[in-house]
Amino acid sequence: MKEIAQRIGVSVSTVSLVLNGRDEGRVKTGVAAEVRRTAKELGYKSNPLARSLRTGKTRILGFVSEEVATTPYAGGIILGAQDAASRLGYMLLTVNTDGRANEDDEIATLKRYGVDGFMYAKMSNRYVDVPAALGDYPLVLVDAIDRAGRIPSIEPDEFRIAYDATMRLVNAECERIAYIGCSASMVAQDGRLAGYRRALEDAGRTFDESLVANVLNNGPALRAVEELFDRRSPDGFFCFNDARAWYVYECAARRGLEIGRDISVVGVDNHRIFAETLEPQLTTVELPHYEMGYWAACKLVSLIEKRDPSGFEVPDTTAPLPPFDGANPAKVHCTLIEKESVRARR
Amino acid sequence: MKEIAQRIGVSVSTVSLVLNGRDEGRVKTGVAAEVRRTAKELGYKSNPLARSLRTGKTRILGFVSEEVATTPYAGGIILGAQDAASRLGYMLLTVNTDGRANEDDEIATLKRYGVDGFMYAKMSNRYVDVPAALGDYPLVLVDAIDRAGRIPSIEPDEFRIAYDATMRLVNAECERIAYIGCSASMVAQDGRLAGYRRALEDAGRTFDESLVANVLNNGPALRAVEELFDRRSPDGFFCFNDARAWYVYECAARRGLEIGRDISVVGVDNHRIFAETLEPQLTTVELPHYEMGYWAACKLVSLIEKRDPSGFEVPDTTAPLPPFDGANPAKVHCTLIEKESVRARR
DNA sequence: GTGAAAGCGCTAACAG
DNA sequence: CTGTTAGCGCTTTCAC
Repeated sequence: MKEIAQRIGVSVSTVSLVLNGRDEGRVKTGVAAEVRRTAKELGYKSNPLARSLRTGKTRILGFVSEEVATTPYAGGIILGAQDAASRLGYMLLTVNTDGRANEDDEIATLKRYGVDGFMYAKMSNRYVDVPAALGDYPLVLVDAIDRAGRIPSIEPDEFRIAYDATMRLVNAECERIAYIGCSASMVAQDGRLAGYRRALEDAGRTFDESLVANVLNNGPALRAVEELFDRRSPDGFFCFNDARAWYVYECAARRGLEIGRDISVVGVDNHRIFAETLEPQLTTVELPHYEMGYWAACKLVSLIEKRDPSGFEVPDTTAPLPPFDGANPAKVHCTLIEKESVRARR
Repeated sequence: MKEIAQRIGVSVSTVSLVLNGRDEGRVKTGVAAEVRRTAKELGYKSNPLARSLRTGKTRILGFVSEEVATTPYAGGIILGAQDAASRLGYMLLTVNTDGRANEDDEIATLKRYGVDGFMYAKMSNRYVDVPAALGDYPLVLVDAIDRAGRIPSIEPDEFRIAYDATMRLVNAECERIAYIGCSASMVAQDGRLAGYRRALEDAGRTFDESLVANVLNNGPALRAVEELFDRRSPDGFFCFNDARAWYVYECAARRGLEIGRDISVVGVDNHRIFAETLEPQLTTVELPHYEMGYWAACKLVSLIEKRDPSGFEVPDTTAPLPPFDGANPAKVHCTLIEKESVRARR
């Protein structure tokens, strides 16, 4: 800045004004133009550190999450958050906490680096008590809801995931539509069971408990699905995730049933790789990790800058970004990706 | 700092000296102790921004990678790098680049934030041309090797992965050990095929091309494995990854063969979830993503501080961290995790 | 041993 | 409209 100022014989303050777009009606347009020109000429890049030191704002967002790596989900969320941050001129500083132990430490570190606000993501266990350390900062929760319901948060629309998937099977004229759920207690499980049930009712059918198998994994899961096959011979399956869809594929193979013809399967695509591996490929509902991350970062910036986020640039994603209308939690409506595991739609 | 100084009637310079551990023989030990005490009392935390502005060092490491989220691998690497950075008093600033487009932009942004060095990770396509923009910074490559061979880098020991897995099958007295590889050209594929071959030779067997099936995914992959079953009836399988192991499980199910008794299977665990889903659980070699990230961050810090990294604290990981002895690329020797898919070791 | 002073690059209040 | 000045929190000579 000093150099620019010297070159064209103005003061650094003027340069600062111009380069920050605060020159409207304060700096002669001629001078302003010249400043901008020389800035570009010299390849001037502002030093965010120095600026932050002065302004107290760093344009850095803290992203706190546990087990960033151990779940396949996290990556997508971070990616989305990063993209949004980048477009809005922010950076993302990510820390991961192993359970409770170092959480407060990590948050303290982020604070020392001067982050302007926090995103707090807990993978899958969704009702959280927000750490007190975050209380006095702008904050958005991702795939988590605080018990008090006061903090902006975003989550997948679990109900509609199941509703759409089940309706897809109804439309494929499946007679006995099973739900392969999760026997661990989770928000996702509850929402999806409800969506499954409602879709059946809307289709004029009655919910039948004996078509539901809530399972975990490995042998016991496989046997439970086997048992469901034998007992009820379902011809349609909505699966809690792709891992559970695999049990259906396995049972079908053993019975000589052809998927996409004899039985139809829709799953939620948690792990990606399954959809690529299974034959025939699995019709899935994509979980909106990227979208949640993107939304959360936008929301957080709007909080920090006290600015209306509805004007923010929106990415081109499979699931539409939910509106920033204050509804809390915001729910992302996910997209169903057609593959060959379901009979052609009527 | 000002406050501390005032409280005990010294100058900020003295406080700075003490708090940075540069007081040896320069500040009276009594004063030093008092400074430290009041610092703790006041809960003083240094402001990294201000320090960086002065020193030109930020203690921030830039982590550049493409498609951070689209592969399941990235998370582990970042986690490892983050842990190491955290222990060494650094932060990680992560950016992801979509192919070539914004790579230079993202790197420029990191530079503006004053990162002290870079880690550059490319998932799976491993021979890279390092972006010129990184040329003048401390740099470490992760799971990638530069063509010139001059930049420190780390990768899994692909050869030994395959060697150990194959040897495990030899020890289980498998007669016809097949390799289900990857038909796309990759460093990993070459290394593993070589390791498989060598293990067989060391066991006094001859490599037999007709026991190798290089496949991609879905139907074609499944049919290729079917064909291998029918043609050669292998009783041992080393699989390029867990997705490919699934084709073996599928074929076995269709033939009524029991895994862990009639046939034995070892796979590389790329996607984690498979090992949890398959029954019986898959014996895997874990890819050392965490370890690679950890090693790379340590190496980078040692470069930045021109300091010997061998004293760095080492994490408790399944695979041992390779030495910092200058061998390039460093190779991580991975660990085989026993599950039920292989007959008990003799 | 310790303190005064300069300065990292930038912004903001105020004076002109 | 523009320049002067002060200062963000810290480190680092250099003089005492």
